[in-house]
Amino acid sequence: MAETHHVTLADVARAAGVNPSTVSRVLNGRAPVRPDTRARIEAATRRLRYHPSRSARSLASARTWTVGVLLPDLANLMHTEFLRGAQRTLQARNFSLFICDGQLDPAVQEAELTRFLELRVEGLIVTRSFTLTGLLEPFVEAGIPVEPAELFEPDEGGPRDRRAGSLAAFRHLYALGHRDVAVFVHERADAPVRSREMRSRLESIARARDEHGVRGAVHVVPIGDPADCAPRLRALLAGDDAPTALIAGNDWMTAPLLGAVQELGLAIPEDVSIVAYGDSRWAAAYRPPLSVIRYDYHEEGETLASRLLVRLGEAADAAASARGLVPDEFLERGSTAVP
Amino acid sequence: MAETHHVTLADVARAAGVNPSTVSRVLNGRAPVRPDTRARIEAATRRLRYHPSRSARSLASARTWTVGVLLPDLANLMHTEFLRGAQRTLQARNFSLFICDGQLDPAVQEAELTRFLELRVEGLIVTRSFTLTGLLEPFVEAGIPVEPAELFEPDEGGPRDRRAGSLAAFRHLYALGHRDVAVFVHERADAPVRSREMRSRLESIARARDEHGVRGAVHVVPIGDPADCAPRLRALLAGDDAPTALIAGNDWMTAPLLGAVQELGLAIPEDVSIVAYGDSRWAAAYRPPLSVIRYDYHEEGETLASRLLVRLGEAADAAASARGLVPDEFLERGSTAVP
DNA sequence: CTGAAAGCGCTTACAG
DNA sequence: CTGAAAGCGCTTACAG
Repeated sequence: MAETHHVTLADVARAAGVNPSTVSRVLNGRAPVRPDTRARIEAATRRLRYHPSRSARSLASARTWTVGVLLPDLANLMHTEFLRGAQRTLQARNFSLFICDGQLDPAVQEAELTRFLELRVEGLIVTRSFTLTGLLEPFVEAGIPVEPAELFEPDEGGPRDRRAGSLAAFRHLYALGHRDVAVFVHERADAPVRSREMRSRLESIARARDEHGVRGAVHVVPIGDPADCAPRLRALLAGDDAPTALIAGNDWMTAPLLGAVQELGLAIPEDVSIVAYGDSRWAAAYRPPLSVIRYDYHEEGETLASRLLVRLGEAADAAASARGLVPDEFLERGSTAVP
Repeated sequence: MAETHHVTLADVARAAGVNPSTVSRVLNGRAPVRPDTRARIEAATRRLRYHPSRSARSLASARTWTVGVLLPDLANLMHTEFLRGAQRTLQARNFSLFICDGQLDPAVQEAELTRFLELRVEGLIVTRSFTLTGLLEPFVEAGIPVEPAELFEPDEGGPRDRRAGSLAAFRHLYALGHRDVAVFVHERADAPVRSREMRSRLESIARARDEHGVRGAVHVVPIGDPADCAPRLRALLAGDDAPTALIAGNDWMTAPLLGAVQELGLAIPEDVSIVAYGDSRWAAAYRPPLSVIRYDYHEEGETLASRLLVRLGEAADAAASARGLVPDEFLERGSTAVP
């Protein structure tokens, strides 16, 4: 590689005619330093364009002021929202983030977690952590707090209750007169379709069905490859109990499902009603505007970050417990109608 | 913070009954080591779950094996594509990435660039770099190669020619019979609307107009806030030379523009033709499917990464020069029609 | 208020 | 093939 030259703290000390430790003190704003020596040092810092080495700093201080965030899929707009929520909260407390794009690939995610370990992140925020249990052990062992998203506890009415939205959506559909519905879920190599989250979603369906005395079918359609979506849908519509309403089981599923509906030339909501998962500018600008199950990912990011800060001893407990209940909700727009 | 415990190389050495330097050697696969001592060391490494400290490693070796990527807006799917292209190429050569979300905010971007400097990235990949010229100087001075995207040289037929797509799009529109068109561009705090890229896009329009002998208006509509989109469009349609075709000037603009069209209750393509910028699953699944100017961001990411590797002395020149010409293209789908 | 010294966890010549 | 030593650029008690 081309030789890079980096100014060191010693350079600054020499230029300012002081001892390196004094430079360190003004850098860290610690201890009293005489105004004029401080000024001299700051001038030298600027003049030499000095940028302290993070490596040296964290090696010496045993702190990295860094948190790792593992996102299963950066191309998912909901995850970006989540990330920004976390970033906002953490940066306010002087932490910076290492962001990792999981690319929906467990191997990639494993490699990145190892990198986080080597980078000595002080905390970790992960989503879909149920798929990573084994990989998170080293963090726990090393005493690094891990804050997992989407690990809600429906039975205990946990803080991240994600049933409200589905429940409202299905009540809405059954009230409209739908009988047979299909939920398209993302079946990933790294996750069982019947995750806890999914299971609770299905419970919501069951509850709404009972309430409306409906006996229709609930098709659960696992999709690995977006291209499978159209054929699966076609088969479903040709079979018994053909669904009149199609639900995206999670945020990844929305676009592929819409693509399939498009490919089959179905009108929305005349031929089929659609409930999307995850609100975004695209969902609102779609034609017709999509009825969605909306979840505040930004807030979830902030919440997890706050909890992490508490566990790191960098924030009072109150801040985190003030947050907590982030239910999802159903937004009716134009894609759902009487079958 | 809760105390974290990290295993050190010395711990491994002790456990394996060898000198630390020997452990270092097997870690780095350097120098000959006797198979049985290697085995003993590897066993100890695994048993203790040793993960070398990146800080210590890069401090001692003066290498970080790290490249910074500054994306103006992580919520932009095109940028994610770009990122993955770069990541793929760089990881193949043992580099890892520090990803930064610019959040469309110059202040954020400046802060992150400073962090990259402290992190001692060995290279930098940025997009929209024309807005950052001042901020990139420290990198250049330090001898850190910077690879800028979207800094094409239209006059010289440079490697990243982005005129072909616009030209094709406008020829298409004028051939259909459109006379007055409007280009919606993202006016950002950190960038002049008339960027080099935009200027060349306007040149494409002029050329297509001349070819078709059209004398109609070309409205250029700078939008800062998505909410401004609908009122601006309404005014435009009520005024003289009302456009019959609306073009998104860049990838950020597409969704806001569609939202505005939706809000005004305009039919696509009956009332207005739409040309979107940037292809994605959403664009293809839209109703009607959107005619788009498509650009291969993944390839662009790979190209920039390859060039960077050459400059870092980590790849032969041939690899990078084999790449280069990545023109954009126009994809006609259902959102453009006779006015 | 400032300096001198030891040490953080590695790598890398240099001996042997 | 392996060990002992110095050093990377900082921070942090400890003196003064």
